Amino acid sequence: MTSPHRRFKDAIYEQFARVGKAVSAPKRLELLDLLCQGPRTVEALAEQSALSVANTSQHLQVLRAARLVDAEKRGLYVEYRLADDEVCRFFFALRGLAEARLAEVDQVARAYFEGRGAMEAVEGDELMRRVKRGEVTVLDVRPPEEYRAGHIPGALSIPVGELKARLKELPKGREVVAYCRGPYCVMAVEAVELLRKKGFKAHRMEQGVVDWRARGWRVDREGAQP
Amino acid sequence: MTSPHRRFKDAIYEQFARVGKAVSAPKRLELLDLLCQGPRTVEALAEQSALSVANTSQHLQVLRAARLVDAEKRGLYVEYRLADDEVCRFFFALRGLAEARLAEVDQVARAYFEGRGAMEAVEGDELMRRVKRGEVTVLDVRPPEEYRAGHIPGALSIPVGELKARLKELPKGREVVAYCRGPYCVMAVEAVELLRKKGFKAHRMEQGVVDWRARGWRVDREGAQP
DNA sequence: CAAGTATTCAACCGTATACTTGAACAATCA
DNA sequence: TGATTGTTCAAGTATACGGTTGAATACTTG
Repeated sequence: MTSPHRRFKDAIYEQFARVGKAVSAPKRLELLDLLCQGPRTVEALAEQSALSVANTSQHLQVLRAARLVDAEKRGLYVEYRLADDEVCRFFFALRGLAEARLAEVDQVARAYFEGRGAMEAVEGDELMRRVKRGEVTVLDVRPPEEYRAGHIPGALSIPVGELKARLKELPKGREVVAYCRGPYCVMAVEAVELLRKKGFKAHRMEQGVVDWRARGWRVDREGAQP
Repeated sequence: MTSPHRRFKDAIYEQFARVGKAVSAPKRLELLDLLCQGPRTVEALAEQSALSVANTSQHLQVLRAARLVDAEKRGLYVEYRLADDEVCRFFFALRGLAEARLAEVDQVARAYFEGRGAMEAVEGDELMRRVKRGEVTVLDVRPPEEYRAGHIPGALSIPVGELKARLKELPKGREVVAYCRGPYCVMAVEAVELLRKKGFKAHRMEQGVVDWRARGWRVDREGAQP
């Protein structure tokens, strides 16, 4: 005994909820965050999100059912990517809303970052100024593929895993600012911890390449590594 | 055997997912949509969303747990409102993403609107021009409280339920453009159906007051009804 | 103070969802 | 062709969620 009006509304909001459902699981949000950085294979996503491959595949299909991501077969791998830049902006809006309204986000972040020695984040424009003046070494600690796909101009690429062995590549006595994928990526944290232990003056930059680009600043592709 | 990094990430994305979970149920989205219009009591929300009061209360508490809405006791009633304008913008972003990427939204809307006689929606700025030229009568068919809280300048207030009895208030022979709460509110559809049956030249405007204001256009409060 | 009203709480049921495991299905490479 | 690798499918389980119903809690009003 439902009116056509009611049926219409129910149908419409049910459609809207498809997007909502897609972003209602923590792991799917993590996958979306990774995909905001760039296209990835299922395997890569599984590893970076600490999920089983099968589970990752399932989550990706939920995201695909909501049309938030697209899949394309590339040789032996299936590459997933955001269906649209709008999706990334939507994810950022959700993240921003959570940061602004949920005190718990701040608490969790604070507990983690403070636990590892006052790593106050360097503001992006502050860093920019210092980079331009040549005052600091900017260090990109992400995997080299990601560096190649786009990095902050002038940044040096040393994956966090290789950092210990490649410390000599860093100009001694110069302040280092490390960045990775974004505010909740922990590779830069690890890097800074190591660098400080080794006697470097090191800071972490919150912004990743995506945030950097979102501010309208220049991003370099490929090479240019001294 | 999970690393602190992993625990941190899990904790962070779990927080983000609180917002996602809040918008993963169709009925909660409908409640959010209503609250974007303005504050409402539990009872009013229950009626307008065709939910039981108890169920509405539960959904509202989920929204409140995600800090998307606030509640305030006002006399005998509890009034719920959006916690922040940012929440409304977020809802609009979600809606826009669904409209843009889910073909089904368009299908559902088309099926409903076409079923009731080609009610092509009038574009907001087109209407604006015609209103300013005095070519059309703008009709606000929402409940009078909502009209009082904010309406399109020059609009006449006749709730859809009273329209049949108050047809004589409308200038005869003049085109009527009806609006209500937004693109998926059906009161204006009902009104246009009735008006056409009675021989009026009538159209529906998709935009509600919130969309109108979002475009930066003027909104009137209180009175001014002839 | 008692009666009435608005809202929330608590218990319950059916369904949906996240994750695991093991097998099936491509596409590549030897 | 057969072996290997990457991805998806299918079945099973524990948990979470939406919705219902009926009682409990707060507040106003007579």
